[in-house]
Amino acid sequence: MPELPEVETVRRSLLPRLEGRSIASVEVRAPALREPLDQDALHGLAGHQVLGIRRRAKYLLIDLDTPRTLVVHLGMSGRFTLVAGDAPRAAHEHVAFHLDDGRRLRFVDPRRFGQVLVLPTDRLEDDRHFAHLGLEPLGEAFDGAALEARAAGRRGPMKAFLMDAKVVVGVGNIYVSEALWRARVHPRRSVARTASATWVRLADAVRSVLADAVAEGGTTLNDFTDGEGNAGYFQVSLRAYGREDEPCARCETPIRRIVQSNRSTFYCPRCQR
DNA sequence: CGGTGGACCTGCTGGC
DNA sequence: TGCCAGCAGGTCCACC
Repeated sequence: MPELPEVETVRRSLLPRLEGRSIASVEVRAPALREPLDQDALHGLAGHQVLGIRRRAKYLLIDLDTPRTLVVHLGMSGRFTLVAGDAPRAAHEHVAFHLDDGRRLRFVDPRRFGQVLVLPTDRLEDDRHFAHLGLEPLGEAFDGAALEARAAGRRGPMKAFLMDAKVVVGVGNIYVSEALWRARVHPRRSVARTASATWVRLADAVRSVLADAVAEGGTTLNDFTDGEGNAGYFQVSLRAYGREDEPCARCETPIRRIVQSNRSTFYCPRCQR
């Protein structure tokens, strides 16, 4: 479900509702997600107040009035939403934070690829989850030259390169197809020997597609919602992903689906080279 | 070191 | 109707 725009959408929707709220109690109902849940650390957040919410890559960082940060990753199927305190417990509701205003912030994740961690705030960058992450695509340091520099000496297809979180974070399987479509670059184009002008187009495309998707509240293909349960709208703007056999919006050639690294890729065989 | 392919987990859909 | 294969938005790790 969640790539950078969806995670940012959750962040923006939760921030005004959570800022200043305190966690009254925490329920942990599963022993593990991708990793074992640290029950003691999670229960230890009770009594603390939310100071802010940041995002790094696809991680939500919830800062509290304690030297620890609550870190949430939605994986493939995670949802992090506010509900009424007495709302019935959802299937796969693995962690629930009861707030001082009576509402409940819950983490639901059927596939359990997500993460709920408690980490020391002043050492987040050194934590193994963050230490090797690449550039933020909406940050100032991200541009064609930065991509080109990171591509030096590398090989392999462009799709895999743009999805490599050690290069640039936040770009998942939907938005990589969209960015390649915008940049008119074939997903199998080799990273090696790519011209500077192409890197500039790619960086611009990554940035613009992510920014546009954030502005539309993310992509709701199935069941993604923000922290208040609202669906996103960017799915109507998708030009490649999920559009196999539909005409390309530029040249009307049918969009093609291929498989790379066991994941679907969608592209226009005529205008992406 | 870098690239590739499989593993992790559950649920839904479409074809037979 | 029932069953099964295939697919799904992410990340990590073993293996070349």
